[in-house]
Amino acid sequence: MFGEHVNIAPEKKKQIEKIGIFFEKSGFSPVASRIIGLLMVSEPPYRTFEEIVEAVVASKSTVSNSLRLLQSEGMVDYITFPGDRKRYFQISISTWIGVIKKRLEDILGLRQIMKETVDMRSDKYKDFNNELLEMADFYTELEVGVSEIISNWEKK
Amino acid sequence: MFGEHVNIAPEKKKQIEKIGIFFEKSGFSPVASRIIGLLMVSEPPYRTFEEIVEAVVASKSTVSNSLRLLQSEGMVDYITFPGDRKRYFQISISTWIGVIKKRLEDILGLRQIMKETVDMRSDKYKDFNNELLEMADFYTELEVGVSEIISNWEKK
DNA sequence: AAATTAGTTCGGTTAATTCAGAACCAACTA
DNA sequence: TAGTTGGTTCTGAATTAACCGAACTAATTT
Repeated sequence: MFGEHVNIAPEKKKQIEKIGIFFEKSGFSPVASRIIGLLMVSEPPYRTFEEIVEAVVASKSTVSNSLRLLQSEGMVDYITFPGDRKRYFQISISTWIGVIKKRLEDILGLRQIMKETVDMRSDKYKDFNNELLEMADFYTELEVGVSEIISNWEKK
Repeated sequence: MFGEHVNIAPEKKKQIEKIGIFFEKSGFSPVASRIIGLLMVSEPPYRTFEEIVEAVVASKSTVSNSLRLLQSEGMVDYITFPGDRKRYFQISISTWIGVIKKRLEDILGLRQIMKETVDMRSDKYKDFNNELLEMADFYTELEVGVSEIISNWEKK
């Protein structure tokens, strides 16, 4: 087959960069972040390896490694079509909620750490201990609230 | 005055590293993260610049820059004592909730980006658009729930 | 006024991350 | 079976981030 060309509208290119910056801030590499962006704005919402290489302007190796990472994190997966060897990569909405969950859990992990820390401290500086405990309580409330929201959502 | 020595119990040192790793994962540098750890386990819960330098085993410049960063983020502040030129740095529990708030808001910022993205898309791939919208809705619910929890907490 | 203390600021070094190129492999095609 | 396609893996180069040392400043002490 001959090489089709991906043509992305300028405002979509901008959006890819915007989405990219968001995900860079949350720890993904620039190229991985742009891939997420591309797959979000893309019509159709799935793209071949080649198309991704072209659209994000990176080398095959970088795209390959980035896709591997994104798949392992559950952000991206791929579909195939009969009689077509290519993989069509797409963002994986179904597992996305798990990604959010993990990120929230990471934040909330501080609760446990704080409790441990207070246990280690003497009662010499009670005010500070109480402040730490209060913060831990706040985290507990957050955790309860958030997991309620998530489980409600999952019932749908 | 002559140099007192900070002596930190081994299990507290371990806890400093543990807290450190947590904050590294959320984007702070290793030294900045360890400073947070130190100030959490420390008795008293405030430390001088010198003590911090010694305890985290880093150079004055690194500690100075890290403290500046931590103060600008609202994680750390300092108190002073009359007749004492030193600053006593401590973690700033009162502004901590603002820090959490900001981090959650950062996560939830994706909601807006997703809505924009859907607006950009044609109605050619409705399933995908709907999935994006559903995710945005989930983010909305999270946002509502979380801000409720925070405002309840702030009433205390 | 000289010395000390409590930090800050400025360059340079080192380490880690990100990426590209080339060689490679496995599946399919002529 | 030789060539092409759709990727992967490895090595090294370039970029970026983290850190240190030294020189500096401003306040205090001698």
